[in-house]
Amino acid sequence: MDDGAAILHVDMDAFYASVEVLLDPSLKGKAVIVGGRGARGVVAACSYEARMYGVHSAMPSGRASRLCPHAVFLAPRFDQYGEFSHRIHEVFLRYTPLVEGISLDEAFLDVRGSIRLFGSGPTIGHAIRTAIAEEIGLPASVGVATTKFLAKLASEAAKPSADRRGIKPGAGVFVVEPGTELAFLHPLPVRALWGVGPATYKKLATLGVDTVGDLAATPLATLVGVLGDAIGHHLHELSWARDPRRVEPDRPVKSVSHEETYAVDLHTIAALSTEALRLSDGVASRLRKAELAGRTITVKVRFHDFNTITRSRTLPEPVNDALVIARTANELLESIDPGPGVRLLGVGVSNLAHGAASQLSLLEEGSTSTGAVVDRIRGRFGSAAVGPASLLERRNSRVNPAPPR
DNA sequence: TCTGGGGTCCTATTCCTA
DNA sequence: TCTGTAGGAATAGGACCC
Repeated sequence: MDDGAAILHVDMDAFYASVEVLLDPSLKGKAVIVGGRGARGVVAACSYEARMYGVHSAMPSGRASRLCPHAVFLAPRFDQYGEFSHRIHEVFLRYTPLVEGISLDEAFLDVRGSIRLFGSGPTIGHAIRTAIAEEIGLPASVGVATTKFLAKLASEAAKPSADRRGIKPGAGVFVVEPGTELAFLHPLPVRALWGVGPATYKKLATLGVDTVGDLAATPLATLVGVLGDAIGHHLHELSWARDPRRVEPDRPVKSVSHEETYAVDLHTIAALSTEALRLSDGVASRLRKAELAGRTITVKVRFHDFNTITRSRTLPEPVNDALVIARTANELLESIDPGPGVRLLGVGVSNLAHGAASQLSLLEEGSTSTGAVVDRIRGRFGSAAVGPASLLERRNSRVNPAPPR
């Protein structure tokens, strides 16, 4: 059965910035940069007007404001973006139940089963793009192909572009027709492939590989020798447009973490300990909201010189209580020396299981504040209503502070 | 010009147990 | 009991993605 190109990749254009413009139309046509403002902040998203000046996401905010001094800087409002993301998702579901969300602003759709009802893959791609624009008011680009990674590359090809000379509108929908995959793929730079970052690119460059075509012409054994078994095979397959990955609608969450970069380095165990409790509290309440609990607690420490270490411990039972997570985190932190300065601290929980956590450790501690009670109080009186006592009276100077309510 | 935050996956090593 | 080994789980780090 040949369904033609029927895997879609939908990617919102400059998503966070576009939402901000939609919520405040006076921003339309302006250079809008969404991201952390402080000395250690970075750009999370920016409008095409800002991209004309060379600004792009992940760029340090300081550099962005030097490149584009007149830009409007905004703190991210993830709750808003999440709501729009949800509405966009509902549009997708009108066309197929096979929707795999990748992030707030992009998703894969398998529409092979919807062709009789709605028309070909490209037809559905156009319909979805139009629906998002007309019903929600946001711009999106759509790639249509026979495999996920080609659809992803196609949506990239459909996007607008911006440089000093101005903004060039994109095609909106780009289709890689069956039979034309290699002609589309092989001229592209290898860097465009999913999974080729700075480190892998450097290794490939030593082999003289610059385009996907070069990669395809490189013997598999050579690739495996340089990149390892998994990545070598994977990239070789992709270079020949072979990608067996299916669109998976319900991918389970594997870990939940919370980390923060501080505007000023932390130098004492006491400071780390207080922060670990706060981060653990955030992770714990998210776990409970998702009805998850996990056995492995990981702390992440980034020192002033950017050297980063992790330390983890696996508990006998899954937990989702802030005090238990924090206690474990603090035990892990005992072995590290914050003297030289810690710029980032993170707490994560993995090895997740669904359902209620064991309350054993809590009861053993004789604690009276269970997570469920904390959640109920917060549900009624707000998130600041209750929390660990040692966090009271404490306002940290963070790089990306939460926006005011 | 210094590098966010939230994730996933892969690899190497170590440790424990059969 | 000693030794070797095979395999799984835990641990740490790194690369990559948006």
